[in-house]
Order: sequence, then C-alpha cells, then structure tokens
Amino acid sequence: MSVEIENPYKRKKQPEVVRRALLDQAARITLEQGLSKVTFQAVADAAGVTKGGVMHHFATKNALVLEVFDDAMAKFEAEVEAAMAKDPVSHGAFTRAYIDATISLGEKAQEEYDNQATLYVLMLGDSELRELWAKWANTQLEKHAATDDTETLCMARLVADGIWLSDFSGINISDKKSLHDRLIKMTQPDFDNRSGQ
Amino acid sequence: MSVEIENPYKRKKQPEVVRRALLDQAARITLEQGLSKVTFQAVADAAGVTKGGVMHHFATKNALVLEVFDDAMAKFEAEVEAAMAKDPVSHGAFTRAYIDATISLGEKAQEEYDNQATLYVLMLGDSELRELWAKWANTQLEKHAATDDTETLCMARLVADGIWLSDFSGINISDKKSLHDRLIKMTQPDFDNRSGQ
DNA sequence: TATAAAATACCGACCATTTGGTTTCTTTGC
DNA sequence: GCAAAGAAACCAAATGGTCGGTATTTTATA
Repeated sequence: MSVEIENPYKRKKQPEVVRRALLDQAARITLEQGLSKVTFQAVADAAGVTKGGVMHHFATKNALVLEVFDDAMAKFEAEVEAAMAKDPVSHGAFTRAYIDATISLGEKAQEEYDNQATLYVLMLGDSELRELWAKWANTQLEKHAATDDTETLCMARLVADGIWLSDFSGINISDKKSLHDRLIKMTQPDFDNRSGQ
Repeated sequence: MSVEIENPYKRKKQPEVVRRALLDQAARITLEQGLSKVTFQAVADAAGVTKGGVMHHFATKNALVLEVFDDAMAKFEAEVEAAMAKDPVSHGAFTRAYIDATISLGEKAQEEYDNQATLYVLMLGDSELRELWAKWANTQLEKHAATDDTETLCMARLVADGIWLSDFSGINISDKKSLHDRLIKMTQPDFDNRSGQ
C-alpha cells in the first residue's frame, strides 16, 4: 500500500502571501546569483510553488522583473519619505533622507540594504529599468528643487551613491560613520556660507 | 555547372584580430542588451565567425565574460596610470587620475566611457567579478596610501563614482564641469587646511 | 632551404538541458 | 456555481557545450 502523498491542490490558497513570496524570492535570487538565474523554475522552487503558479501571478519574465523593480523602488521611496517626515529642517531635507536611505550604517536593517542593492543591480543591468529609475530620480529632484538644489547638496547625494557602490563591491572605506556625519553637516542650511568649498 | 563557392575555411587566419573582435563585441552586447544576451551565437554573429570559432578562443561562457571584464579592468588601470604619470604633484595624484578616468566630460572619448560602463555593469551583476574589482581597488588604495589616504580624497573619489552612476542611469546633474573642478580642488595638498569641511 | 609534422584557427553538425510560454486540469473560497 | 489559485503536462526555441573535420600557420627536421 502506497504512502499518502500530500495533494498539492489541497494546499490552502493564499494569493497575497504567495505573490509576496515570489517577489521576495525573485529579488533574493537577483542579488545572490544575478538576473540570469531568475527563472520561473528557480523562483517557483524557492517559493514552494510550481512554475504554473508563478506564471499565474506574473505572465512573463519581464513582468516579474519589472514588478520586483517597482517593488524595490516603492520601498526606497517610502523610506525616503519617512525620513523626510521626521526632519524639522526644510533645507536639505530630501538630501538627508536620501543619504540615510542609501548608506547602510549599523542600525540600518539588512532588509533595507538588500532592497537598495536589488534596485541598483536591476537597473544597472537593464536599460529599460534604468529609464524608470532616472524618471523617478529626476522627478524627485524637481519636486525638491526649492530645498535641495545646491551643488553641495548634489555632491552629498553623489557621495552617498559612491559609498553604496563601494560597500556593495567590497571596497574598503576608512570611516563610514565619520563620512556620513560629514555629509549630514554638508546639508545644513549655512554650510556653504560657513566654510570654503 | 555550379558557381564557385567561397570556401569559408580559406578565410585568412588572424587569431589576434578575431579575439579582439570577440571581446569588443561581447562588451558591446553587454552594454547595449545586458549580460543575458551575451551568448556564443550572438557574439559569433556580431564578430562574423561561427559559434565554434568563439569557443575556440573562449572555452566557456564564464571564461569569455571573465576576459571581457579583465580587459576592461586593464584598460581602466592603464588610463589611471597614464593620468598619474602626467601629474607633477604627488599628493592626491591617484585620486585625480581616478576622477578623470571615471568622469566622462566632453573631451573623454566614448570608447573610454563604454569601457568604464562595461566594467561596472559586469561587476555589479556578478559577485565573482565584484570580488575581483574590490581586490584591484583595495590594492590600489594600499599602494597609494601615502598620497591618497585622507578622508577628503576618499570623498572626492566617491563623488566621481556617484557621478558615473547618475550619468549612466540618466539622472540630471546640474553642472558636471563645475563639480569636476570642485573635486580637483579638493585634491590639492592644502585643501583640508585652507577650508572647513 | 625545402618539406614533413605538429599545432593552431576555425567551421558546422550535433546533443542534452533549460528556457519562457501555452494549455488543460483540479481545487479552493466566496 | 463560478471565478480565481495553482498544479502538471506539454512545447518550440535557444542555450551552453561536444566533436570531428578542414584549412592555415608554425615548427622541426633534413
């Protein structure tokens, strides 16, 4: 007599949970093994469903990747907005939020670091996603032009990007904390007047 | 009576030329269409040889990509060293060279810009290549520790990286030339003393 | 210096696997 | 009952890789 096999059809249906798992696993595989390893099969296996299950949620591979990217972008945006909401000073508020969302110090959760990395890895490998990212970034810059348009603030954001790049590729940075503090100082309203550039 | 068909075997053999073409085309495809489109077939077609021809020069796809990366890294290194050789000031010489090799101003050839982009796109999409890059960069930093180890110099390099990132993804930067000049000023021997940070 | 041998460059047919994608079906939950 | 969730069995095309062949180039040798 044969062993009772769990009938997979009887698994409880929880589309939202499955969908979330699919996005998360796709993002994880992107980071750990590169975009080329993000296949329907791999994502399905990682999330514990079948390929058919994945394709029910995401019709094509492009759609899947696009949603992973959108998801990462939305999270990043939320992070920035949350940080801005807590900032009492208006001048440079966007830049400070951007810096804190981009640089991963000790206190920043791994989860958020991974999200940022997913965002960058995806967009740097795909010109279509790059355009989406540029659109978002340029929109943000316009939106905060009144408070974050000086060259010094621009530079501060660029350093943040540079730090992320170094961090991600494993290049040693002397003292990230001190650098971070220096960046934040650069965003103060009176920085450009107080000191030379 | 049949037309004489050119025997493809009789093509003149010029391994160095073919090899160069293969690396160049693979790099181009990487940039224009992403790593996933870099297939033996695509590279072969682009270079005007057969798949077998490609595989004669590069046994596996990994080997091909690795050589493309090595090639890009070597070119970048050469660019940096050439710039350093022309610099009479020792303090910050590596940083200035790095900045000029990284930021593409008008005068910088498209070719060199593409090389930089290939380097970054490849390494950001593959953890193995990332390690190679980190190794190279960390070695350079050690080598030039005597002249390029201050926080300000580190920051200048990070801005350069950030500028590249923004450029590549299509994010608007106010005045790149002015930013570049400011970076170069930051690398001057007396910068940290002359002004606040 | 002529030539035979060995090595190299490259072609082209082939193969197993994986890929993204389609279809059909069963099950669940309202 | 019915729409949605998901399984499962397909499929054609593309992929990385093997293999054996053929022409050219280099090297060894006489």
